[in-house]
Amino acid sequence: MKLHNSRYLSQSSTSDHPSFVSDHRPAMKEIARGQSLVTQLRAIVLPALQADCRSELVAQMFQSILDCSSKAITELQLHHELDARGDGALVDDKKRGRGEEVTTTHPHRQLKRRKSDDPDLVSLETPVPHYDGRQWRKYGQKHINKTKYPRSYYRCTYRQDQDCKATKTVQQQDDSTGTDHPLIYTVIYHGQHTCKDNNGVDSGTNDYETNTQSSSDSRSSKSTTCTDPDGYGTTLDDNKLLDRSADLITEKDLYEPFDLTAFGNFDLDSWELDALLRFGA
DNA sequence: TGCATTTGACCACT
DNA sequence: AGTGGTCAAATGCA
Repeated sequence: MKLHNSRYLSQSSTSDHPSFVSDHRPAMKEIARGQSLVTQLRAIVLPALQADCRSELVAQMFQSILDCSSKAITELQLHHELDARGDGALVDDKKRGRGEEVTTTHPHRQLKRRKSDDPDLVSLETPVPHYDGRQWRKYGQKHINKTKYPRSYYRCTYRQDQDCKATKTVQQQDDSTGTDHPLIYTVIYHGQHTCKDNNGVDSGTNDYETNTQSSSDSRSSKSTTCTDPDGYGTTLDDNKLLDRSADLITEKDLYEPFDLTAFGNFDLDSWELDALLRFGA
């Protein structure tokens, strides 16, 4: 899974940006690549440790690794932005000022094209686009120009209830055929989750429970979305998808939630590491 | 019947 | 004018 942020994306995709005092992108790219590998490894290891007393510890270790790399990226990003600041900031402000005053003839409609410099934009590439532990509802699908597969649009299930503005788009990459290589999806998150789950707990801290529940209910009122190999979004309740994936991973394995933010920060003490090693990995 | 998804249309942005 | 994001009616499913 490759993590990016909006500025990183926009800068890497355009050539008109002024040169940087120092370019942290290679380092960020490598860290992101490490995150991708760890996430994929976690998707393999954790299901195998189900009902094992070590599973929680292993999950926390994985999360600690991901937290470390996320912080590293954040730090690099901070320096990156400071270096790039100057006329770029002025341009951003101008754009922002223009973008704010969106007037529409239909007051109920809020059709506003996203800007590439959205500060809350996070992009990642992952074979498991639905493993973010959040609850999403699909609200659209569109074929994007020069892409083989359609892009699916999701918004937070709690958008209406709690006015959560988080959205995401999922698109299968053109070169991921699914025959020799795992399907790779580009997932782009927009906005921050401001919602809490039904228990009144921040959903980001209780994703494991909520997601497990939604995947077991045949038709729960809230569901976590995933994307099938054809790029058409379905829900975790979709048994057809389960059938198609059954030869690779078991149902429970496939839908085990892996939210990067699902576990709180966890500082591994040495005894815990020793215990894990003693148990044998 | 209620909820989630699908899909064509609308509209902002480039 | 083309593209992409969102809306909302239609549709499907349990």
